[in-house]
Amino acid sequence: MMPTIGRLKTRPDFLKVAAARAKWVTPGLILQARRRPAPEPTIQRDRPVLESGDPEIRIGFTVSRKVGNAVRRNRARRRLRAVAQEIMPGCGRAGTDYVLIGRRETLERPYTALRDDLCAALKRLERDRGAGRAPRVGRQRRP
RNA sequence: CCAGACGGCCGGAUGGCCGCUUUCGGUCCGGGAUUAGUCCUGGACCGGGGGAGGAAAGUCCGGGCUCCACAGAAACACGGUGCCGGGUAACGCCCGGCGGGGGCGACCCCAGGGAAAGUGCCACAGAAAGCAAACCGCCCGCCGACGCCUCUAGGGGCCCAGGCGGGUAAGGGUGAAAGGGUGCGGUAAGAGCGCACCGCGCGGCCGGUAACGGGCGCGGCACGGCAAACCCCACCGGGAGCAAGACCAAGUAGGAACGGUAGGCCCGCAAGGGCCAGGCGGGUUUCGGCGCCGCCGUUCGGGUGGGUCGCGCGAGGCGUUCGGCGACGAACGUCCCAGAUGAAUGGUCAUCCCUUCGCGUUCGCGCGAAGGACAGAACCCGGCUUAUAGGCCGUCUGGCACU
Repeated sequence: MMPTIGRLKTRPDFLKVAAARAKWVTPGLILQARRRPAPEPTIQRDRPVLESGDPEIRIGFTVSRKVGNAVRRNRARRRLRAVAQEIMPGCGRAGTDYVLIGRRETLERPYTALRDDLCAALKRLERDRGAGRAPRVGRQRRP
């Protein structure tokens, strides 16, 4: 079942994702992720929530002033949105909040490379969690 | 053809695939109200339409709109503007003139009211910087060391360093600026002392709506500059801003505590009510008028991730005609043209276009690579300022060549 795509819109949401400390840096973008807890805050503790229970993927975009003026920031956000729209329905994990952070390289990087960056970052974060290790901050060498 | 001046315009094009937002129509699925008919409202899909700029920018002026009860009057304070006439809703904007300056020219530039209302300042240099003075010098008078000449001894004469008194402002020198400039006359030397021209001032005349210009007469020159020093004059300006503001929902709340201060009259058994005084009301005071009510001060607390409206028919765009040198105005016709809110208006690929470079060339061009600016609406208009690759059009000026 294809998960639905939503948007992160408020500052507290972004702060929660950043606090999860699951982050991967690629040349074209930075990806942060956070599993959402079960919608019902009942006593059922850290038991893994089934994907079918909460099928929504939510994505937020952050492009700071460091990237450039308003036109450049708009363009970076739009490229990230296009990449996410193409990749996330297939590769993203349902019930997760993602934040994509634009970099200066987001503007210049070829589209296919940007797509590969997102796939690699998703796989890496998935493997970290799947291996049971604590989510950690990593950096990929530039190809 | 080259160089230049001014004005106007464009701001890559087409297509495929995948999206966003808004609106209209349809289908389907919900929610609410209602006896029902029906109405309100949310979502998905399909189809159609709209979807960034000339500066959207800086937020520097002017307005609309909203709230401050009204935005009233006068004075003061503060701020702004500053040649004249016009345009405009208005402006510090625009147009046309005037004056001054620059350019061979087309044209360009100018913070351009008042310095005989007052105060202040004028560094350095210089004798002297604003009220008349005089450092060097020039000239006149008197005295006159030394020297020279002369004489019969006392003496006389000449020359002159210097001193005293007076005249002068031409020359030197300083400066951004030294009490008009140039020339001729004049004089002991000089000086508007006299004259001519220029400048300046005053008066009236003519032209012009005016700024101002022209010429005439008079005056011998007084009145230096700085107002982007204070200031004076004229005119303009109430304040805050769409996070304005309105409604709905939620909400401990109709905030709390402490201190100070709460007058008089009337109705009423009382609770309470009314009037006057008092206090508060976004520069100050006074007046008019209105609203609110215990008032004032200190401390503490709540809220700041809600929704809808405001929100786009407007000083609106385009076209034609008419008026005007022009800014602009009028009439008629026609069009509806972005409304987001972690913030849409795009992502990607291909082809074409333009520029640069390299290679090839049959000089027509072909192939390859790189690049295509400044920049994103946030309530809306009118301006200004700043940024901007490349390109197009028109008018004009100065050269060169040809006829």
